[in-house]
Amino acid sequence: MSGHDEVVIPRLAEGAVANDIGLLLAKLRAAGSEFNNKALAEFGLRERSYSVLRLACSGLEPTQRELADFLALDPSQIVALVDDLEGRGLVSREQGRTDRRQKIVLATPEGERLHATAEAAMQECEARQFSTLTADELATVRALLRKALWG
Amino acid sequence: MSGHDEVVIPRLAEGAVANDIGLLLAKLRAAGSEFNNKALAEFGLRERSYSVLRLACSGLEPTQRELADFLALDPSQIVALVDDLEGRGLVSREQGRTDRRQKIVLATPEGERLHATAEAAMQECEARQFSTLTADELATVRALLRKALWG
DNA sequence: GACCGATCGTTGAAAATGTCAATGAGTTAT
DNA sequence: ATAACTCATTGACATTTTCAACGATCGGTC
Repeated sequence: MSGHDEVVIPRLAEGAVANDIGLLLAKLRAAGSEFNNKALAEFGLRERSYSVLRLACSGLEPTQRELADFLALDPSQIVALVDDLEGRGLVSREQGRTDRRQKIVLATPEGERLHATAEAAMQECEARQFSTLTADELATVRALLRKALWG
Repeated sequence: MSGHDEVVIPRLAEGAVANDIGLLLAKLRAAGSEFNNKALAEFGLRERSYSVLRLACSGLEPTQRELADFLALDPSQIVALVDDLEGRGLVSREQGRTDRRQKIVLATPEGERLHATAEAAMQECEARQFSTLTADELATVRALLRKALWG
């Protein structure tokens, strides 16, 4: 609980290095992860389990394979994440509609409830992390990142 | 060397999830890392050792502590990275000017040479990763990410 | 000038993550 | 039917992250 949220501009940020988009992404992500995980700890979640829960709540009925691809994780990691959430009664595995090999991850009512409150906390985190941007700028970033990913 | 670079838009990208900036950053970063590391392998570098080498070449005379803070890595990881680069004659540790505890990481002439060629490869990676963006859009992203980080 | 707390680089160990191969069940194509 | 393939799962293995401790050095205080 330190009083000031001083934003320190490091000396090294002045070099050409700070134009590497990869580096900017990594830094932004590292900073965001820390705050997100801190905020999610209150709910017994981490960034990843939150993402899985979020997708389970989305109505998109994701299979584990889709989760793995979308979150850029190994399928075995999805197993562990879903195991945990399922063990806590937040999601359930349902057999795939057309393909009985795949398992659809669905949120339970309790999972939906937890997600709703966690989502609010996450939005606050995001707002705080990007507090130096205007609403328009934030929307622009969002749109451009999406375009970079999916055209 | 597969023929087509098909950009697949996953089904899950349609949900509200895809508006989470944290998630977009993570995906973009994961995709970028993979390509960057692949390109850097040719030089015996990885993203991190490249960043260290790059900062050692910047003229900013970074100390190891500054590298750790700037790259969001534990100081002990910097030790390992610098050990490796130093062992290959690409950088050297110099005693801090005013504080004899700190060590400044400087590139050797050979380090500068390697960095120059690696930098070209990295720029190509970046261009490829953001090929769906116009030059203006890319500049905008760069500027906004910097603003988000340092105001 | 000698202490005291703090910082820097370094080491090493523990925990968390990432990566990969193998497997059983189920699918699709031939 | 058979063969090749995909899905979720397991377990082994490597890499990365995280942390605590240490000697050397610094800055401030008596």
